[in-house]
Amino acid sequence: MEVNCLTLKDLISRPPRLDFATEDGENAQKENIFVDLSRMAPKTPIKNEPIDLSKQKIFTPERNPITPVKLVDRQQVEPWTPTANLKILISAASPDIRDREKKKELFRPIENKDDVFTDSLQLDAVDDSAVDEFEKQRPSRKQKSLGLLCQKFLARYPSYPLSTEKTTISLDEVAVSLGVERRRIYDIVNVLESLHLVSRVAKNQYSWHGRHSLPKTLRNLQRLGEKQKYEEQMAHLQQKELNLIDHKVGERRRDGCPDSQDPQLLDFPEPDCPSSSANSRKDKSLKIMSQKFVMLFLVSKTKIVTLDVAAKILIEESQDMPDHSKFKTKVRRLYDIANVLTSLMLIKKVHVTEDRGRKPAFKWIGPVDFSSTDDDLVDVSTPVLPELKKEIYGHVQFCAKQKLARHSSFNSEQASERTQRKVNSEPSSPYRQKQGLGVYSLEIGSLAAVSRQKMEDNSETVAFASQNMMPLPSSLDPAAPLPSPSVDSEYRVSPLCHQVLSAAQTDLKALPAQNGLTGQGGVSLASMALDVEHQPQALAAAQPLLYVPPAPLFMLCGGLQEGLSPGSGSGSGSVGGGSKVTAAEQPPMPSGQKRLSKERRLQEEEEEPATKRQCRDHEDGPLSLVMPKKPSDSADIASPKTSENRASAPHEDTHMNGQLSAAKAVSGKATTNGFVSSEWGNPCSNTEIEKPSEENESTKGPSPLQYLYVQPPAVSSSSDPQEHPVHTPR
DNA sequence: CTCTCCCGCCATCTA
DNA sequence: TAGATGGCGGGAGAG
Repeated sequence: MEVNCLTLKDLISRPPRLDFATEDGENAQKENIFVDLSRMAPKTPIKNEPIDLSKQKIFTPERNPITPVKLVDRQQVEPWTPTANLKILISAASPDIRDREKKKELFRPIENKDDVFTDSLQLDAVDDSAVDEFEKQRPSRKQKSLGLLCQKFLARYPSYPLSTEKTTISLDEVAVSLGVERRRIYDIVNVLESLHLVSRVAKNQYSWHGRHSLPKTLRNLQRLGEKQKYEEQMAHLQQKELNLIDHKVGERRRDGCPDSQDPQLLDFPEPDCPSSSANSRKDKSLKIMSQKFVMLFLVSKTKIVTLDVAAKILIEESQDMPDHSKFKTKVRRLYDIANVLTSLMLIKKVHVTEDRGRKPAFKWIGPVDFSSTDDDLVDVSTPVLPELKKEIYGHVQFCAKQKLARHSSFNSEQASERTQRKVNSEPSSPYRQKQGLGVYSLEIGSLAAVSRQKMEDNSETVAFASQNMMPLPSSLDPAAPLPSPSVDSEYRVSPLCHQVLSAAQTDLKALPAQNGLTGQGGVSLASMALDVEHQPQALAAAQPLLYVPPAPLFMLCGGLQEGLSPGSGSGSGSVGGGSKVTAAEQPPMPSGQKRLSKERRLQEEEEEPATKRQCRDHEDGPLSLVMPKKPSDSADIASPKTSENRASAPHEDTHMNGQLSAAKAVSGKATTNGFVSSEWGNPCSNTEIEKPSEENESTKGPSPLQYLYVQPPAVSSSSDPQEHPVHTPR
């Protein structure tokens, strides 16, 4: 929680510039505070200059819209005062300064820790000197992490910007404001671009689209992934590893796994086409890797993808993997991508225990099924991945076998992209429009965004849920149960549970969100699609919390799964694919509903907020799917989810409440649950964020307070009413 | 030790 | 050619 708050603050601070714009008393105050800190630093004290600089950087938003400055420039960024500039320059020179800045940065959800923020904040407020020391002391790596950086980045922009407003992102500005090298921004932007959250408009300029089209994009990626048969590939790889490696492979995986799987499918991609030969850099592009990586999740039944498997698949060589170095490099890149995706709350880190031990993996916590409606909706038209589509449609199958990569395909894509780029860059850049205003708006938006984000993050999830909605169910269902049978003990429980829970929650959330929230904002998109399917569930869920109507769930699940894994039924997909579902899971699976119901029941029972929170934590814990050990997990799991809901509820409440408050107030638990559910995605973030709070747990009370902090954002949100949970419809 | 992943060199592309 | 992009992997922090 704290973290969130802080982050929010930080974010807010960024927008400080907003000040001018926003003056909302509330916001202003918060902002001011933050701002003060940030600004203060720069402005005031010379000595601390470096620090100041850092601070400034951090806070400073994109002031400089325009030109792209080089790294050096960035530091300069925001000169609140002339002196500040000098300071900045100086700071630029010294790394120490940077570090300081970094401290200020937010933590990434996963690893984050609040302390830092608080500390930093305090420090700032207090003394520069002191701060300096502290800061210098710890510019821990975490603070510099790409994930954190990405969060900051995202905080600057509204998740669901109004269609009208166009936000232009100046790489230089961002780099400066965030106090990082431009190179880092590229990493973030490339991943965001792969999901179409941003697009390159011109040199050094990107335009922010937000998550409006995310469902479509994901849908498309899912399709592509299916076509590529990534699932099979994953299964295959896993098997291989297992076999090769030895270990029990047989045992666990066997169930599902089919070596046999689909022979066809299986092929490895490997060498795919050397065609790739040509591959230019782009083939290796982070964007493509990112898309493929996402595809793996979307295709995976378990929604869990281990890094090594992903790396192997991404490398074409799945088979051999001879190049160890290559593999290592790929993994590094995947970490980069994963950090960004984590910041987007689309995945979260977990550990999968395998024979040999635990392996780092990531679990998809984003929307899952956009399938249903989307198809039509989304369709090809989607801007996002034209290339991929091409591939898919085009060679897909071949490629599929070849797998992955097929750069060639990508190449085509890339080409297109480039073209676009050129086009965009050149003349068009209409996007810029706004610099002046744009900036302004951005900031405001950013504030709102920020506040909302953090909160939202939680809430956002909700939003997601609402918009994307469908995914949830799919995830749930599919999850595990149905398709895959068995597998890792590790995964088993937790993942499934999570999924299920999440799904359930999601549904719930969606409904509530839609109902209450939607009304507000008009989440429209998601809601539209979702509504149809989900609402019922959601409704049911929300009300009865206790149990969900089975039918829907199953329906969803089945559908989803199918959607996800086409051939799953047959061995091909099923193989176990990437995921092995645990036996435990399976069992439940069939009765996914049951779980849900149980969970809900549990929730009801538990309802205590604290519990909820804890549960969330647990979730995180669960993240570490790893532990096979716990038998209790199942129970835990259930609780966690519930807890999530709960936990989320509080947060959201605060957030939402502002907006939604009425509804929530009324419904009390139900509302919370609903919200919670909405958050489904949040859990991760929430959990992470919350962890600290959770620890406090009793914090419930407190935590809310923290959230209160958030409210400022909320306030801002008020300014941006849409955003929050509701999210603007676009 | 392993896992993560920051950092920034430098190749490549673009204008 | 300068500047923009971004691949890549050394190496170090964190656990």
